This record gives sequence, C-alpha cells and structure tokens, in this order.
Amino acid sequence: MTLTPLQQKFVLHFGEMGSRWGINRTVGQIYALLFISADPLNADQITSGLGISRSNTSMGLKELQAWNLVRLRHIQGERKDHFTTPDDLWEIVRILVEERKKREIDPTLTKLRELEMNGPMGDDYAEARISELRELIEMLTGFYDEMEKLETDRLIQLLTLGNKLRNFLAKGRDLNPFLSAKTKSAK
Amino acid sequence: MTLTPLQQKFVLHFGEMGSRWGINRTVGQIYALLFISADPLNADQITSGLGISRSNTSMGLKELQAWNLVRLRHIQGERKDHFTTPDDLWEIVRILVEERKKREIDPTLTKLRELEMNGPMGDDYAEARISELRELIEMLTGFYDEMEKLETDRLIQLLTLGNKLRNFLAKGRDLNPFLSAKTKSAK
DNA sequence: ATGTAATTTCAGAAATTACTGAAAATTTGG
DNA sequence: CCAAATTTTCAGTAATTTCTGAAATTACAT
Repeated sequence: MTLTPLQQKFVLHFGEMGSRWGINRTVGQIYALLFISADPLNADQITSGLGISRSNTSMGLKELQAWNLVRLRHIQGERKDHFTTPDDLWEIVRILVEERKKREIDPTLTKLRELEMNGPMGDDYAEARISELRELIEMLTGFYDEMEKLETDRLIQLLTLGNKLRNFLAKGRDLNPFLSAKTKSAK
Repeated sequence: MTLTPLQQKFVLHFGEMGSRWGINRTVGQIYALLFISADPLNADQITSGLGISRSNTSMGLKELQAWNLVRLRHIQGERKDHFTTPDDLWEIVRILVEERKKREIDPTLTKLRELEMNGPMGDDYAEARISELRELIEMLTGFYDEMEKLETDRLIQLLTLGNKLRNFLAKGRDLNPFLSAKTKSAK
C-alpha cells in the first residue's frame, strides 16, 4: 500500500513523537496511519505502507490494543483482520487519559498508601512529604473522576468556559448553582 | 550518605516509574531523593546515596534542571552546589504540566497547522481528520491556559467542586454555543 | 597567578529496547 | 478433518539509551 504525501508526513511526525509519548516509533506510526486512513486496514497494508516487518506490525498492533487505542473490525467477505481507531476524538482523549492514569499515576498512589500504612518510621520530613503528595494525587484523580463522568457536550462546555471560569470561582462565592446562574455577568 | 529505609523505598519506586514517565531510572531516583530530603543535597551526597557515578549524577541533575524540576540553592559557607525541589507541590504540578505540554503536545500542534497550511492536497479524509485533531488540541490547551492563570486556592476550589461541577454545567445551559457546536463530535 | 576543589564533557562499555525472519500456532473455508 | 491462509511467538541481531571513568573545564581561595 502506498501512502499519500499528507499521510506520509503525518505518519512520520507521529513516529518521531512516539518516544516522547512513551511508545516506540513503529507503534506511533501504526497508530497515525490507522488514524488518518478512511477505512480499516489489515496488517499487510500497514506492513507495506510503513515498510516494516510483518512481525513488527503484529507486535505494534498488540501493544495498541493493550492501550485500547485500536479496534478490530471485521470486513464482510474479507478473511484478514482489519483495524481502526475510534472515529470520535473525545473517546480517544478519554482512553488516553484513562490509560496514562492507570500506568503512570495509580501505581504511585498505591505505593504511597502502602508506605503510609507501614506506620511512622521516625522519618518525619519524608513521611510528611509522602502524605502531602498522596493527598495531592487524590485530589487530582478525584477531579479526573468527575470529569470522566461528564457527557461530551458538558465536557466541551467546561473546556470552553474561557475566562468565565474565573467568575464561577470568584472569591467567597457561594457554590449554589442558582445563585451563580443569576449573577452571570458579561465578564 | 545513607538513606533511611523509607527514603530507600520511595526512591526505588520513582526509579522504577521513571521509564513510564519518560525519564530514566537514575533521573527518577535523583528527583525522588531531593523530593523527600529535608535539606538541599550536593552532588556527592546524591552520588553516594544512590550508588551511581558522579558523572551520572551530573547528567541527571542537568536533565532535571532542563525540566525546571530542581533548583540550585547555595548554602552559606558551603562551596558545593546544593539542589532541591520546590516545596510547593502545586508549583511542581504546574511545572510538570507545562513541560509535558511543551514537549509532547506543542510540536504536534505546530506540525498539524503546518500540514493544513500546505493547502488542500486532494486527500479529503486525512485533511478532515487533521483539522479535527488540531481543533481538539486547541480546545484542550486553551482550557489549560485558563487553569494555568488561576491562583492556587481557586484551582483547589475547582478541583474539589466534586459533583457540584455537574450543577454548573446544567443541561440546556450552553455558555458558548458557537464554539461547542463547531467542535461537536460527529457520531 | 597558582593550586585545589568541583563540575562537566565525552568516548566507549554496558544495558536495554526494538526489529526481523523463521518457525510455530491458530483460524478459516472447504 | 485437511490444507491454506493468517497471525503470533521468539531467538538472534540491530539500534538506541544509559552509565562510567578519565580527561577537560570551570570556579574558588589564597
């Protein structure tokens, strides 16, 4: 399979960024290719499109599936497995945040709680710092959990509040929603 | 320098997590050690505390400084450079988000805009996907910019709204219909 | 200025991670 | 059930990243 010039550039960029995102070049390229392809692709198309080995494609797809970032899609009359990314970008964002949280944050939160469980070890500063850090992470993940629950429209609403965000959080403001609705002002 | 058992465990965990966070083991350990140490440490203390080479310590500190995550602190009467992490965890969070945005997101946003600038290349699907992705990233980074401006106590207020968040975003109250309609996901 | 302490650089070694081709395993159609 | 098609596994190799010791550089005290 031959890539269009635009696909080429897009795929190469994702390959270069891969290492910064914690995946390798090939995995980044496979994802990018599936993302900008109108139709699901099979492993051989990916292999020839990217100029990598068939086994590398297999491993890359496996990793992307572990990240829950690509979907297996059966095509009528085709014997080979075909793959795509979700059409909805918001779903992709949710998956990315969820998976990164699981890999990068949850293990540390678990470890911090475990260290606190062991009880005071006569290392006051370290103990204080650890519980302070745990509390911070709990607050951040708690907020994430709230956002996670929002349907897409509301999420977009929140994200595009812009400077209205400040008004909602005005110092001393009562958190009563009706009050804040009434006092909504033009910045 | 000898680490307390608690420091040991904390440092080892951050070392293991390092690779998931896009830094290497040593850099993670150096950061962790500075984080749970009550006082600033010099390079030799880090070197002996972690059992690594002096040059490795130097490179690790350099990388952490490039991330803006450690600070050089001069100690009265001491000749050696001493290092610490900021005391304020919120400052650390801001730095982390800022730096990750700079490294992991901004280059892609630039690339996407560049690809769009090249004008239509007769690859409709790819072009649509690219501009959709650019819009999404712009919305997310725009929200980040707003949060970035909030002073810490307001930020905490937002993060701890809990289920009150839903009330603010009550159904039907669309605070920015133009923008959200434009980027609404296509089902 | 000179000598000493402290830090950084860097080439090569060690360790880790990524990739390939061949073979094994699995799936599918008949 | 067989045979062909397809996918996965894995041992070996290639590529990349990390780490070290030695040398070079810089900073400091006298």
